[in-house]
Amino acid sequence: MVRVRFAPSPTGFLHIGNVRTALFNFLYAKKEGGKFILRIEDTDVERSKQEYHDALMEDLLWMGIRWDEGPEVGGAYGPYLASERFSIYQQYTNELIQQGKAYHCYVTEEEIGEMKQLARAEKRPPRFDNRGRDFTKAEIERRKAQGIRSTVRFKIENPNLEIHDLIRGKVSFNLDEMLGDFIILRQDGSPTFHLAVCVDDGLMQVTHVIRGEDHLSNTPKHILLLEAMGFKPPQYGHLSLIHGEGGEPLSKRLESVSVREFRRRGILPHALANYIALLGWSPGTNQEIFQWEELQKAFDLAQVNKHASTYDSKKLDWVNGQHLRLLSDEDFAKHALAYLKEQKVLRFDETLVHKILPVFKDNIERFDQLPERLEILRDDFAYENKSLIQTAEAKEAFQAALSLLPHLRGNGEALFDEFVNQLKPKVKVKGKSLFMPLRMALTGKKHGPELKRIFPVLGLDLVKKRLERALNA
RNA sequence: GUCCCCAUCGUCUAGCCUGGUCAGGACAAGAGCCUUUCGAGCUCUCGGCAGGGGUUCAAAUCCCCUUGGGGACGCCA
Repeated sequence: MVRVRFAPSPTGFLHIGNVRTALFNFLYAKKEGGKFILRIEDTDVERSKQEYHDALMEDLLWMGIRWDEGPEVGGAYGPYLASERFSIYQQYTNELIQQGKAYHCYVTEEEIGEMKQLARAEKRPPRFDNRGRDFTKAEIERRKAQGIRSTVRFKIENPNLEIHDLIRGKVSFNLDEMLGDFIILRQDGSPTFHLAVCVDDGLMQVTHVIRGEDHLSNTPKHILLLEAMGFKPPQYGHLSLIHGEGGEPLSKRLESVSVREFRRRGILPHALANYIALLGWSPGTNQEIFQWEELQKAFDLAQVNKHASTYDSKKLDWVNGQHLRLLSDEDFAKHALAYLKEQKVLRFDETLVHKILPVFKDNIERFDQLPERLEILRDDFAYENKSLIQTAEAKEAFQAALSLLPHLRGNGEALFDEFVNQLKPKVKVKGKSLFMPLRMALTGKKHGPELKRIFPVLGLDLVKKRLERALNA
């Protein structure tokens, strides 16, 4: 049984990079019929915030990424918050110490700082030199007396390690050069990320770890730690990183690529997922637009590529537009209305808005373009070009239109056809010089959706009001 | 600095493993068609194997070097 997990730390909002990791884990679990676990890695009590914790779950759910085990839903391997598992980490640490695989280390931060500076100056790798291993009893007593408190370090004994990465293939490390004994328990007794992640992955029987490439060089640590604690290490796959539009690496501070920002801009969750999946993964065919269920079937870890990619908002917008067009009129209206309400930008009668919304379906790429378009519902809109409706010909046309309004019987788009057919013989102007003034009188804008679609939605009463208003403008 | 990863149009990518099809698609850009408007849609154009060495009859594909980019080197995750 495949068991994967997404283990974010609640220290910022989810952005395109994090959420892709979550998505790939989720998709992989779905594809393999496995379980997707959400685990909150809040070992850094200082920086972890409840606000981020809540936000991250909300964002995941909004995306359609649901976890089989984790906070709220529970599961057989809980608790799923690292902060509630401190005693477990303590227990594993004690065992490692008893077995001589870890030790209390009384080296101070100042000493380590000096050591690394020196190493750098001498062009040696700045790794911990394991000096804490060999302190005599007397030395330790002396340091304790000075008030120095110990950390617990895990002993690195292996000079080399080779892993088989699910995405990168064979990767070998020269541990002698890069890795010294590392801290698993801080002075204050709290676990470091390395300890927590290994104990949790081990205990939760995680089979595949799909994470960002920034963890690639942590992998030897994790494998060694896992093995020392008697766990069989999972298989690892490291996803290359995503860069922002300017080519800069993504950080937690980049609000412009946060899930919340996309939501605010009116991107459909499944369109976002579709776009993000395409960043680093390809189906191997020319298909680019995937419905949510389709994506779950098509995803394949073997087709994930190794190189970093750059986020492109234009393509995201395009993907979103494609998803909008795939929606039925009713679904489009439903989603759009929900968006307008959620973002608190619904300024007109809900029934009327609901009726007119489908008119824009083929026109927009994002929902945040809607409020501006909906301005045509405003009765006191300003005319984008007033001179268009002030000519004698225009006024004559409006008069004629008004006079035939009461005789119209049609419905839907046929209503407009009927209107046009009756209007044409009564006026001198035709073509553009008839329709532009009409559009201006009815919507206040030079451009917009087709009049035959707007006309029936406005209804004869509103059309009448607007023609009368144009006449007096 | 040390270790590790990566490298195809401006961007996302297919092709690479198992050398041989004008290096294919998409976004963007430009042009046109269509639509009595804009957009959407349709058609076309522009544009790329980072560089250098090998191996081979043949290299985007295999090997090496260089260059460039990224990551790690935390009592952050």
